[in-house]
Amino acid sequence: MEFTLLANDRHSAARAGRLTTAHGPVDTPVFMPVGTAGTVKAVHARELRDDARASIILGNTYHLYLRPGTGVLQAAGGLHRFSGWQGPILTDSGGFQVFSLAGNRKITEEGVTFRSHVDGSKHLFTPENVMDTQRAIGADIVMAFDECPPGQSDRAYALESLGRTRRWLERCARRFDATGPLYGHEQSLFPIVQGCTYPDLREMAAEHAASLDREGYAIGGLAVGEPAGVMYEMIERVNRVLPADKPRYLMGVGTPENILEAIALGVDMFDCVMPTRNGRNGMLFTTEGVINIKNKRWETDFSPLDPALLSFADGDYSKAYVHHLFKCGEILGLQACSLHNLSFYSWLVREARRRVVEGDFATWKDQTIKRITTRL
RNA sequence: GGGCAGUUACCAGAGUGGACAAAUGGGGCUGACUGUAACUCAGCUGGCUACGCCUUCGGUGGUUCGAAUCCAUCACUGCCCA
Repeated sequence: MEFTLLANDRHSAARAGRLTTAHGPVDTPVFMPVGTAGTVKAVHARELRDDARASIILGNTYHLYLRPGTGVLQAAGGLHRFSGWQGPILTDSGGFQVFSLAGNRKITEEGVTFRSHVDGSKHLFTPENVMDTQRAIGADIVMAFDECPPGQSDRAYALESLGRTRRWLERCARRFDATGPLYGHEQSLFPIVQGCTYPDLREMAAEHAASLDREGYAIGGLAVGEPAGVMYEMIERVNRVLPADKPRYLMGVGTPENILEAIALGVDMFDCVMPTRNGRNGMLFTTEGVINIKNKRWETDFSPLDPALLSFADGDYSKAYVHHLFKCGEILGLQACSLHNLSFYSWLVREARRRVVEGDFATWKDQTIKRITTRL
């Protein structure tokens, strides 16, 4: 996997780059739609590619391990062939899921035992078996197995957790390097920088991750309840330490505003459930502002969802029509809003990239945030 | 013409003397959602000069300290018999 930097913004740490994977190129900054269980909910692979213009999507080790299981995935020839999505895929390690499942889990040095949300059965995730599972899934980018501690963790716990994440990372790297891809295409392992909201712990974690010399790095454990300003500070601290010539991935973030601010701080990759989940719940991000399509005021607004965007959902469907679909509980409403929001997120990062290249990113960013965060 | 049952908030439908502005569903309105156990969750849904007050349970008139609940009567609806 290669990462090429094409432009750096003069007034911020923003940059434009290109990541080349075995399944195709990814222009950065990039937003990666989340396809937890091997599908971006309510969106066809073809729509993802042609309408949402997604260049890479996420899968989740935790969910795919439980269903369909590595046996089926291996028999299918990996997740790409199984799902029909032929572009790049990144899989989350399941670290976040294991820790977001309240109770039912026990952390030891070896790994984490937990109960399946599907049937209550007991399982153990270790850095080693999580690497093996991600080999079986066959993602282009696989994530290290980390501990994602609660946002308000005290310093003592944050430090203890960070030590464990560090040792797990080293075990992930050893296992990953000792094994090879199962389907003939190259895979890359990204470490995850934790450290809660303690700047020195964040820096320490970033230094350790950087020392492993991998092909890209992730920042995890943010947007978990801390103020946005604190999150930005952590990102800035970490990005000062991470190597400039490798992609930086901010995990699970976030709102359109979060993404633009993080791009300004030098982040290249994002993922978030927000466009799809909020879309299914009727919240639309548009180039003019945020709308709740369920609100009565859209009942007779026959203008397109967002004429400035490119997917068929943006131009072919009116607000009134999608409002109607939601009122009736029609599946198409969920599809239209999911696709529309992905189209918006895709536009957002593509436009950011273009502005970095053209040199007016900073002013564009501030104007855009103001406009797109307006509540319509 | 006779008999029986019924009339409760936007709809359906509980409640059959005080704890009732009235259960529960649905609908409606408004929020929330950040590495997806999420087509989910939360609040509101008679009015107001709101930790209290005012007007409601088909209409009217009674009984009672007190009525959506009991009585009388009128109106309307449904089913059955002519």
